[in-house]
Amino acid sequence: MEDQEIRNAGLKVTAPRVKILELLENSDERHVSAEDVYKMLLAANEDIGLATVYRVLTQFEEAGLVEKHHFEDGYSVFELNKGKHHDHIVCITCGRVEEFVDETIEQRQQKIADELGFQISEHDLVIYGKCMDDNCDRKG
Amino acid sequence: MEDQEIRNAGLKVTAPRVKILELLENSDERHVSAEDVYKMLLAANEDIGLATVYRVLTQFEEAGLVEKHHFEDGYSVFELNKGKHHDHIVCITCGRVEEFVDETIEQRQQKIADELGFQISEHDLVIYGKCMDDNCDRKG
DNA sequence: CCAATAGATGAGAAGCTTTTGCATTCACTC
DNA sequence: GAGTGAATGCAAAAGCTTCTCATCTATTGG
Ligand SMILES: [Mn+2]
Ligand SMILES: [Mn+2]
Ligand SMILES: [Zn+2]
Ligand SMILES: [Zn+2]
Repeated sequence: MEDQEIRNAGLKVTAPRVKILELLENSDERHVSAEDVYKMLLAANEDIGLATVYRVLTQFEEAGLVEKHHFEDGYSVFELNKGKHHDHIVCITCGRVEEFVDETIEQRQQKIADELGFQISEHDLVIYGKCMDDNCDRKG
Repeated sequence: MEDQEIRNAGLKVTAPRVKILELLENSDERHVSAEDVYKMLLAANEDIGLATVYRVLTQFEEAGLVEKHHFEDGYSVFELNKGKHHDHIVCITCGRVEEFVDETIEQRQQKIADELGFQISEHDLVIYGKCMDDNCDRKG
């Protein structure tokens, strides 16, 4: 299970790491902040410090288990790396996050980078807008 | 000159605001951080506090004189609003920033938002890569 | 199974960018 | 020119993230 993924990442199999990975795998929310993770751990009566949450998430990111994004809000959000690249659209009212992939956009970016003489290492595309979810206005 | 732009923004014409606006208009670097602006002011022997720089840039942004971006680095960068939307490609080695516009990408984003039921308010697309500038490796 | 050790952890301090509180100063109106 | 609400500088504080350090633990190999 999680143990092997952690070991493969060159990390010791410790309770915090296992719990955090489990949590990411089972959470309803794919996109969570370090604080979110910390609070979920508290709610689950796990005695894990916030510093450890940050450390572990960073290590997971370095190991490619997790991806980190900046949805302009002043903090980072993490999600399990599911192998295939995607971009995000975020509701400015309720915070809902949807994912999408658009091959045309990907190709165009490559073209632009070529023309400007850049070798792409990564990119961030986030669309912000208001969603039509039924309880959009009711959420935080 | 600048005075009128400031007045039109509903702000009093004060030395800090005029200096900052001049600086943004004359700087070689289009994309500058608050700290950059502050240092430039210091270099020009202007006695303006960093808090004021932040306040003024924020007011300029609210007035539409300036745009604020987050090139993932932990701080914000500002640029004079030149009216037409564009996206950015940033060199991860030397920090050079190039601008581009791609109608196809813009349209595709609209399509995606439509399909997912979002009304776009804005978007951020930043491509990161290594540039082929002659002194790319020599810069900070 | 145990001892040795490199690595991991929690708590709090510290770091960085950005914001805020407040006393003082200033721009604009009459 | 006086009056007033806005603007400023400084220092303090906030908010997120990282670091320090003393303590603890997973792993290894004897
Ligand atoms: Mn995602
Ligand atoms: Mn720009
Ligand atoms: Zn919504
Ligand atoms: Zn470069």
